[in-house]
Amino acid sequence: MIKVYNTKTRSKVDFETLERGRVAMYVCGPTVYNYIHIGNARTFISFDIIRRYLSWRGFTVTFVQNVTDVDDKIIKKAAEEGRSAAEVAAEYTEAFITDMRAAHVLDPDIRPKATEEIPEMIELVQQLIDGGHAYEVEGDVYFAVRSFENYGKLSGRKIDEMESGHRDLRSAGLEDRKRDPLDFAVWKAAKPGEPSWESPWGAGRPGWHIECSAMSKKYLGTPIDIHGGGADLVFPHHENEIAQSEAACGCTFANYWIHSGMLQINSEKMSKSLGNFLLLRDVLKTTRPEVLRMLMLQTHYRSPLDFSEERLAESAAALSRIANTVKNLEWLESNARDIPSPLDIRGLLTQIRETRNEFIFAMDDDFNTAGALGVIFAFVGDLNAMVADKTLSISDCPFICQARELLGELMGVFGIDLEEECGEASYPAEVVDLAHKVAGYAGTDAAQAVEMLLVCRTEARANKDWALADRVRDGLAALNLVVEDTPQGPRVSL
RNA sequence: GGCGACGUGGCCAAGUGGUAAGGCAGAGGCCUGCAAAGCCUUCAUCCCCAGUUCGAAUCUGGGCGUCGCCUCCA
Repeated sequence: MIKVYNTKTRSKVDFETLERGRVAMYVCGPTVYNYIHIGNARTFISFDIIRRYLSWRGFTVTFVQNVTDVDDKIIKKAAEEGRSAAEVAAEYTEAFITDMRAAHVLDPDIRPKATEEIPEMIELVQQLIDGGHAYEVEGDVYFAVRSFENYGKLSGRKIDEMESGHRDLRSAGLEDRKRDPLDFAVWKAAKPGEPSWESPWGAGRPGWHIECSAMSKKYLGTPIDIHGGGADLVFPHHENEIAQSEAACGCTFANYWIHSGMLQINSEKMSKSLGNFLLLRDVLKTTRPEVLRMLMLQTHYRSPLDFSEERLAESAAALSRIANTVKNLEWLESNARDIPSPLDIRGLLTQIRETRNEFIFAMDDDFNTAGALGVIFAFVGDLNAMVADKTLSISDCPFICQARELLGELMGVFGIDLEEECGEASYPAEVVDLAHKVAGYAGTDAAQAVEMLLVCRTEARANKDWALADRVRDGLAALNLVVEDTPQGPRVSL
C-alpha cells in the first residue's frame, strides 16, 4: 500500500484512488513571465518522479498541468518591454516547455492554458455569485471568505487570527471595496490596455486562483485524487482554490494535497534581491539533467533542498558510481568465456528480487527517493564485490544482464536513463590523425583507428615502453576518451 | 505577533521503539608499470535537559538553534 503525506490532514495516509487503478493528478504550473528557475524545476521534477512511480506501480495516471498565461506579472513585464502580454506569455510558455523537456520531465497529458479556458472560469464565477459565495463590485468579483466555513483548513489558519495579524491590509485603500479584507478577486475588471474578455460583469480577466479551479474541474472533474504544487502555494493559492471549488460544487475538490519543499541556494532563499536567482536553463548549460535529478533524489521531496555547485559535483560522482557498475557489467559480459561460473547465481537472483522489493518499500512510503537510492547503491556495491577481479562465464551473462536491467529500470523510474549515461563512445575524427601519427595508421575509419591505437599501446606495454603507452592514453584523453586497463584488456569509454 | 517545518559523522542524507542505510570527501591496504574503475578495512550514538518505557535518533514536556509561510512566488 502506498502512503502519502497529505497536507490537508498533516499526516501520512494510505493512498486510495477514487477509481481503482487510476490516478487523476493536477499540478500547478508556472506563471509565464520569465524563464523558470531551479526552484520551479525542483517542484516539477518531484512531481514528475511521483507520476512516473505511480505509472510504474501500475496506475493509469492522468496528469494535468496548467500554464498561467494571464496575470499581473505578465502584464507588468509586457508593459516594461513595450509589447503585448500575449507575446510575453507565448515566448515563456514555449521556453517553459523546452526547459521541462531538457530536464527530462515528461509532458503532461494535458497542458491547458488559462487564456483558452476563460468561458469555464466565467461559469465558475457565476456559480459562486449565484450561490452567495462571491459578489461584484464595479466589475471586480470577490470571493467572500466568510461564506465558506472551511476556509483556512488546508493551511491551518483561522480567519480571525489572520486578520488580526494583518493590520496593513486595511491601510490599502483598495481594500475598502471588499466586504472582508481577506476576500480575494476571482474576476478583475480590465484596466486600459490590459488583456480582457467579455463577461457578465464587463470586460475583465480571471483571478489567479480561479484559473486552476476551473482547469482542474474541466479536465479531471471533481473530486480528483492528487493536487500538487510547491509548498509556497499552500496559502493562499491552494486554500483559495479549495474555497472556490468546494463552494461551487458542494463536494471535495481534491483528496490528496501534496506539496514539495522549497529549494534554497547555498542555504539562502533564492531571490532576485540576493542575486542568487538561478534559471533552470542556465544550470543545464553546464550540468546534465541526470545529475540535476540525482541531486534532487537525494533529499526527500518535502524537505528543504539546498542547491550548490558542491552538491552538484557530489551528485555527479554518485551517479557515475552507478553508471560505472553498469559499464563494468556490460564489459564483463562482452568478455565472458566458456568457463565454469565464478558467481553465486542463486544469491544474485535473491538480491535482484530483494532489491526490487526494497525499492518499492521505500518509494511506497511517501516517495522516499533517498531511501530508494540507498537500496540501489547497496545493490551496486554487492554487484561490484561479486564480480570484482573476475572473468564471467558465458552462462552468467543472462543473470548479470538481469541485474543490469534492474538498475536501468529503477533509475528509469527516476527519469534517469542509464543507457545514456553509459552510451557508446563516439569517436571524434581526430583519432584518425592520432593513429596516423602514433601508429602509422593509413585509413580514415575512426573505430579502426582506435583499435589500432589500442593494439599499439598493448604492444608498447608488453615491451615496457611506458612513454609510448602513455602517449596513446594521453592522446585519447585529450579527445575525451578514457582508456582503462582491465584484467580482460584495455577498454575505451567517454 | 500567528501558523508550520527542521536540528543524525568533515559535507549531504535515509531511518517503521529494540542497540545508527546510502552517497560524497578522508585514512590505510589490495589490484595497476603508473593510472582509472573496483574491492577490503576504517571513520557517529543521533542539539541540550527532563520524562514515559525493560529498551528512544524515533514518544512526551521544556530549552537552545536554524528555516519556511503569513504579500507575488514552485
